[in-house]
Amino acid sequence: MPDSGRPTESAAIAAELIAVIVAVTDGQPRVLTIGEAFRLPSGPFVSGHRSLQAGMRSWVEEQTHHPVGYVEQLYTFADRDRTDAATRRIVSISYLGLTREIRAAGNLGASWQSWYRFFPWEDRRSPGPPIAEERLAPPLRAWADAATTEAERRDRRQRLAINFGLDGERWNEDLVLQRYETLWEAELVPEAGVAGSIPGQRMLHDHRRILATGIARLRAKIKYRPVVFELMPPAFTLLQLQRTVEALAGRLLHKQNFRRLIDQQDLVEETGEVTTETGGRPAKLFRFRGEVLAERAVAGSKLPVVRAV
Amino acid sequence: MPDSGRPTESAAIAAELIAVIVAVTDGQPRVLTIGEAFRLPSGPFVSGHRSLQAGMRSWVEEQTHHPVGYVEQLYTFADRDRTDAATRRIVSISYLGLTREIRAAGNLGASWQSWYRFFPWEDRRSPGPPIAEERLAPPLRAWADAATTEAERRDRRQRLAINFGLDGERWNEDLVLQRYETLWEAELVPEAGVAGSIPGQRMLHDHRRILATGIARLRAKIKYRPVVFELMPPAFTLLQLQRTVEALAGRLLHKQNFRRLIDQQDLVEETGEVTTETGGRPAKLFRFRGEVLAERAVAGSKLPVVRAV
DNA sequence: CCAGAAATGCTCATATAGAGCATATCAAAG
DNA sequence: CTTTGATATGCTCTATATGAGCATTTCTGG
Repeated sequence: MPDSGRPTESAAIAAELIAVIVAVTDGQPRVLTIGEAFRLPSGPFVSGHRSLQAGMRSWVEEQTHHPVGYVEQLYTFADRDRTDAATRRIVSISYLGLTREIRAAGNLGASWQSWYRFFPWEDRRSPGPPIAEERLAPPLRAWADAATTEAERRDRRQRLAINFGLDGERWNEDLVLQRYETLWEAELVPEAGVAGSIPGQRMLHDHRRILATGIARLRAKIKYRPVVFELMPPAFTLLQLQRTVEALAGRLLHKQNFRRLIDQQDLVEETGEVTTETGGRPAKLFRFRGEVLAERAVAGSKLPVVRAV
Repeated sequence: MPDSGRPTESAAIAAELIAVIVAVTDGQPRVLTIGEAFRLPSGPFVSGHRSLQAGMRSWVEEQTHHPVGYVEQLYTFADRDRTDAATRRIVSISYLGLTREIRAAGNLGASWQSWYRFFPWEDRRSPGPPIAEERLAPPLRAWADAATTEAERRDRRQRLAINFGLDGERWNEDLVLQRYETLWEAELVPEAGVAGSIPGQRMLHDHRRILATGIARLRAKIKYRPVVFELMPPAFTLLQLQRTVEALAGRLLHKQNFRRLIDQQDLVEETGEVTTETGGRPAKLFRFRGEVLAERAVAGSKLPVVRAV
C-alpha cells in the first residue's frame, strides 16, 4: 500500500445511524421504538451532517422534539447480508442517547417501551425466583448437556454459570449482551430462526442486539460516571434517584449505603425544599451539582447492591 | 419516516479501517506506523470482507504477517473535510489491536515506534520532574490566564488541574485523550496550525488523536480485563509482566502489591521453570491461565501504583 | 392517637489498596 | 571464597471502601 494516507479502492457503501434513546418514567427504563415491529429509530447519514455525532443529535431531536442531553457512540457494524436498494453494503453506527422528559411522538409511530419487555430476565427487582432461573436455566442447561464433547459441555456450563449467575455464581447485571448472545446460540430466541419458547419481545433485524449493547453500556457506565442525572428531572429526592438507578441496573440497592455513596461524592446538593408526594416522611429535594464534572474525575453511583430482598 | 427499517436517502460514502496496533518490546509500548509522516496503517473496507472485524483482522495480518490476538473497535468518525477521490465522505472506523511478537514489515515502510515519541508527557516512569510539569504546565497556565472572562479562567485552571495533575490533583493516566485535546485547544500542538513549542512528534491527519484514543482505552482496560497477557510471550516472569503494565500505564507500580494482586486472582500459574536472564535471583516463569476468562468475570491488573519513586 | 411509609443517623465486620520492612537467592566481580 | 548488586518473595500495618443491619425520626391517612 502506498503511503498516501488514503484508502485506495474503497467501495461505495451507505451509512446508517441507529439510536438507542433511553428515558426512565414510572420506575421503568424506557427505550424509543417505532412501529409494530419494534425497530429502533434509524436514519441515514447524509452529506448535510457536520459529523456523525451532529447527524445523530439533530436527527434524534427531530424525532423526540426536545434536546438530548447525552449522546455516546455504541458500536459500528456491517453485516454481510445487509445492503440497501442500490445493493451497497450498509455500515451501521449505533448510538446511546439519554433524555429527561418523554414526549409522545405518536404521529411518527414512535412509542416508549420498557426495555424489560425485550429482556424480561434482566429485571430482577421483584422478590421471588428470577426469570433467569425459572424460565431460562432449564432450556439453557439442556443446551449445555447437548454438546458433543465433554470439554464443550464443561465450557458451556461454566459460561452459563457466569453469564446467568447459576451454580453459586453471582448475577452480574452488566452481561446483558453476553446473555442475549448465549440465548441466541442456544436457539432460544426467535431471531435464531426457531419458535421462541422463552419470554421476551423480539425486534426488527438485529435491533434487539443493539439494544442489549446499549443497556450493557449504560449499566456499566453508571458505576463510574454520573450519567444517571441525565435521566433525572431538575429536582428529585434521593429515593427517586435510587429508583432510577435500580430501574437501569435491574436490581435493588441498599438504601442507606446508596445515600452514603451519593453524598460522599458531593454529587448533589439540597434545593432547600421538601416534597410530601412520596408518602411517608417528606423527603428533601436535591439537584445535581454539575460542577463536579469539572472539579474532578468523578465516579458514578457504585451500586451498593442488596443481596437478598 | 416510513417503518421500513431501511434508511431512505443514504448518500454513498467510503469506509476506511484504521488500526492502532500495539506491542511491547524492550520495555517500551510500541505502535505500528507507516512512513515518514507517521500514519497509522489504514485500509479500505471492501466488499470481500465478511465484517468490519474480519476486514480489520485480515488486513492487519497481511501487514504484520502474524495473527493479532486481540482486536477491539475504538471509534467511528466522519470529518466534514475528508473525502476520497470520488468526493465521497469518508467514514473511518478505528480499531485497537494487540499483538505479541514484532516482525519488521520494512518492505512496506512500516515500523514500530514507542508511543511516547508522540506523547512524551505520558511517560512518567522515570524519576524527576515530569514533562507535564516542566514543559507543559507553563504554556498551559498562560493559556488559562489568557481567557477573557474570570469564569472561563477558573474553568480552564480546573481543567488543567484534573487533566494534568496540577495544583495538588493526582495524575490520572487514563486521560490521554483529554490531555491531547486540551493541548490542541491551547494551540500547543502543530496540528492546530501553529509552530509547536512542546515536545512530541505529530502524525498524519488526525492519527495522533486516534492513537491517543487507543492508548486511553488500553490504559483503562488493563485495569478491569486481563488483556496485558495478549502482549506477553508464552512464559514470563512477574517482573516482566509488571514492566509491561508499567510501560502501558506510563507509571511505576509497587512490586509487592502488584504480585499480590496477580496471584490473588489466579491469573497465572508457574511453568515450573526459572530464568536467570534477569540478573539477580532467578525468577520463576509463569504462564497465563487462559481458563480464568471462562471461569469468572475476571479483573485485570488493578495498578497498585507507587506514589513517589 | 395509631399504623404505615419513608427518610435518616449510626455501627460493625470484612475486603481491598497503599506502603514499607525484612529475607532469600542467585550471578558476577574481586 | 566472599562481597556486591539485583532481583525475588514473604509479611505486616493502616486507611478506606463496601456490604449489612439496627434504631430513630417525621410525615400522612385513617
